[in-house]
Amino acid sequence: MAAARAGERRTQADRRARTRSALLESAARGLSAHGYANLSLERVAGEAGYTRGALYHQFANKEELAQAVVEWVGETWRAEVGGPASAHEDPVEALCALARAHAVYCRRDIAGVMMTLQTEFSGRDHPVARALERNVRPLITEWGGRIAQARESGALPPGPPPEEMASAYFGTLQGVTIALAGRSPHDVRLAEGAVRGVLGLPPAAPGEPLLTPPGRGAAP
Amino acid sequence: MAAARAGERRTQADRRARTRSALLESAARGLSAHGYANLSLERVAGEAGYTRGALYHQFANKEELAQAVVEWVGETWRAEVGGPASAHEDPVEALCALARAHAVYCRRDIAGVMMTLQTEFSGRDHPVARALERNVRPLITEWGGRIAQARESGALPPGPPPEEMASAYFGTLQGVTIALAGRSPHDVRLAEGAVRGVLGLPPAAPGEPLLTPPGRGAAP
DNA sequence: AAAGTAACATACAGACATGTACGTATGTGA
DNA sequence: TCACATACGTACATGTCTGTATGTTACTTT
Repeated sequence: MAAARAGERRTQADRRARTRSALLESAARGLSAHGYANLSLERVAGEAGYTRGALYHQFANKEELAQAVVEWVGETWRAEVGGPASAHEDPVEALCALARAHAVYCRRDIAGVMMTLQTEFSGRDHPVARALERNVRPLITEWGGRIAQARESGALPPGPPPEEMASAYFGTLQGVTIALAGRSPHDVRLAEGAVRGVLGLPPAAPGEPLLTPPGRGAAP
Repeated sequence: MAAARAGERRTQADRRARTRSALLESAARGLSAHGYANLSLERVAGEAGYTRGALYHQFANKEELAQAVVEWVGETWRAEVGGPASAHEDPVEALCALARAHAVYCRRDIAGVMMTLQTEFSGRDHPVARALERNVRPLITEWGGRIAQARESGALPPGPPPEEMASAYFGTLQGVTIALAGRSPHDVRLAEGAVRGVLGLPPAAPGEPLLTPPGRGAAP
């Protein structure tokens, strides 16, 4: 919210990095709340404590800013959700751990970025749409593969093609977590329940662990 | 797409009604695809075969057009999805029937309207946001009530407050159906699976009926 | 410490969309 | 058939946003 404190003498690179991340975070909040078209760069810069001049010094244009936000959110998601979940060997346990970690991840206000942009750019030919595709497509193939793997072992019942099922899986996950908006202690359990449902699994036993054992819950 | 055929002599009221519904349908498609902010009234009118003059003769402004679309979509949804599902006496069967009917309803391209507008206007004070609230709020209370009812009878396990659970239910439902984008034969089964999951129910038996018995599948 | 460069602010031009005023055509009632 | 109302098209005024050009402040280098 506040700009750089006056009086502290810092290096240029540090200065640049700080304002860049402040602008990115502000833009992420803005995109999550208002979408791309309604995103005013003046408000983005203002809420970060700068003006549009600073923004245009760091990013070539609005498109590039949005792409940078997508990449940034994608990286934090992979670090906090995708990576830890992938570490599970058992594919079913990995899919459930992913859902739980995603629910925790969505407790922040950045959560809506991907969903908002996806609905806004679905079916359009736009650089931001391609940035989304680059970040989402690998997930569909990776987790579609784990779904196929789980089916072969009999851990999952048969169903639609694995990639279609993966799409449904992520859609469901986004749907629950956005509806709950990260409020509550219930978000984790409900997210896991929903994805177990699409996958065709029975409800989890009530006494199961709530947080993914190998990964950390949420590291800022 | 095409405007009124020349040569046919029709009444004024008929003429008005036809262009109004053409504009509404075009606006619904536009909202579903591009959202509110990106919706160009010139394109809306153009795709309906008219100009902005006709649009402004029927609707006071962009806001009123969007509100009319929300009401229109809400009515068709209640007629094709909400009403038939409510007819089921058993609350659990009603909840599952709702999910199946919603999946069928979402096979049209109008499906994204509510979702798009909800994400675009969430947490904002705007006439369109209030129109959405008027159409969505009653659903939360009605189906929250059925959830509470099902819990009392032991048909549903305990969980978060009924209205929170209803929010999660609808969020999940929107998530799956939008991810599948009506492509399918699987959409119906996956939608039911997802909502059974959030509610804490086991998977449906494989031989169960796929379409809601009392309601019709999809009547235009 | 002074010159030079990077970070940021301010001022301006162009594009685009909404809303309005007004003109034209088509249907309606006496 | 003639006066009138309604449906629709066209032209313009206004505001807002992006993107660029230029000025000012903070840091770095010699």
